Amino acid sequence: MIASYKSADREFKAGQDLFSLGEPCDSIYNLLEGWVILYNLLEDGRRQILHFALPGAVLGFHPGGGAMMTFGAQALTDIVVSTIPRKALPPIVKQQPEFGLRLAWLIARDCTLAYDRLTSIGRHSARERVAHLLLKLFVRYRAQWPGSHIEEMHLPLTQEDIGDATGLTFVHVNRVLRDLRKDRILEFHYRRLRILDPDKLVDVAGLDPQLVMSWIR
Amino acid sequence: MIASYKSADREFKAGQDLFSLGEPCDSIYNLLEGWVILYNLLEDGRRQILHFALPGAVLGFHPGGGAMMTFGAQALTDIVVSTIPRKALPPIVKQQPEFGLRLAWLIARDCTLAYDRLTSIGRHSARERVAHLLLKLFVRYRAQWPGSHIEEMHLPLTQEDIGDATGLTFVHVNRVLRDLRKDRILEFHYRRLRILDPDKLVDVAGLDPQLVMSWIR
DNA sequence: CGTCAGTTTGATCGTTGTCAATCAAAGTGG
DNA sequence: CCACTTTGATTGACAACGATCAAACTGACG
Repeated sequence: MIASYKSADREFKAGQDLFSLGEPCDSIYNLLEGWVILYNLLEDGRRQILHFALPGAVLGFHPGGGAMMTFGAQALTDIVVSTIPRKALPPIVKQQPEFGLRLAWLIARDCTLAYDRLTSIGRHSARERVAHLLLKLFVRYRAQWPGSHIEEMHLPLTQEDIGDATGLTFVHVNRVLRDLRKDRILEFHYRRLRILDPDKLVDVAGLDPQLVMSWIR
Repeated sequence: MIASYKSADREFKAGQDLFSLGEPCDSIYNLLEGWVILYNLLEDGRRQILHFALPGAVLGFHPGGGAMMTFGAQALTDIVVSTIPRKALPPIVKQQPEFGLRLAWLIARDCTLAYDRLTSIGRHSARERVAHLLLKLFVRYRAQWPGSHIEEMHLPLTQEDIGDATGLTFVHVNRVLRDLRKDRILEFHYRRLRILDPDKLVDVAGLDPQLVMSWIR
């Protein structure tokens, strides 16, 4: 487990940045507790959320040695991370060769998630995008407590966050959420998400029910 | 170098799939020559291009051990790849620990590119998206021949491909290309891209000129 | 010469963005 | 405990960007 290599634990308050655009970033982080977003800011203030990181994620590895980060990372909740200095990686890998492969695998998983979102934003309607995002977050969250059958969760997001993740405005996100509520598919009020009709949600999200079932195991 | 671990070279003709959605994919590929796209297909036939892979890229590593691929890979030109069986990875890594780290780094680079495209598709106008895509492809292509100063290249894409990569319809891509031509920024006709005004292009793409310069080195 | 893939243009429609106003909830300091 | 502020949610009117539909055109290739 990557956790066993931790050199120093650190805590961040909700809203704090782990690193920002243009910073060098000499450490990588292993998220132990809480939610983190990776995001990009445009000059005019608009924002694109790139990734929602949950416990177990590795953050800050991305760019090549010593280069600047091309995106920022912000704690969405209070979080706990363990840090590994970039320089410590080669010795760790030398001692524990599987570490490198595991790291590659974790990043590949993030990459696959990014490809998913790309498809969602590029080719789906607003309704599909919002449904897809919420469903995926719900499934990933629930995967942390295997066997649980709760269809309700605390999602530490505003409607603006959902918009920034799906490439929509918060105004339109609000309309989409109203419609999904009207259709009795899900409710999202004040950071509480409740799935009313999982099957319909999977359908609206444009996902294969069998595929979704395979994630839940 | 990853190339030194190749076990067997293989060639594909333009249009052939290296692997498709839902296949197991027991090998990873190192692209030696040519262009490859990673793409996703929707039920209704629409397509999202996720990534353009150039020589040096690693393909097919993405999903976890033995799982199905969630996207396909298609040769855009005739290509040459070297294949490495998935099972060969642990022994390779044991013998050459840096290999794992280098693999992780390559995938992290793909991930960063995906994040770029996410921002582009999620928050930019059609004009910006097309400009961004063409500029990035041009820069990545030229990075293969350092020192070159040609502002023209063979881009093996149709306008439909550009649309599928940027989340637009080919009709609208056509209109955007017409405008870019009218503004004497670039020309793209029958798979030939010519940059007329690099500075304006960087501007339209919404990128930092200094950042772009740093890529060219 | 005919066919086919890809490009080009026009007309029209609709989804989503923009602008603006109101409302609800939560926090703050007197 | 109550003004006051702030952040986030909600709704309506309107505009615009890009999609859709349809048709013609071009170049490549047999």
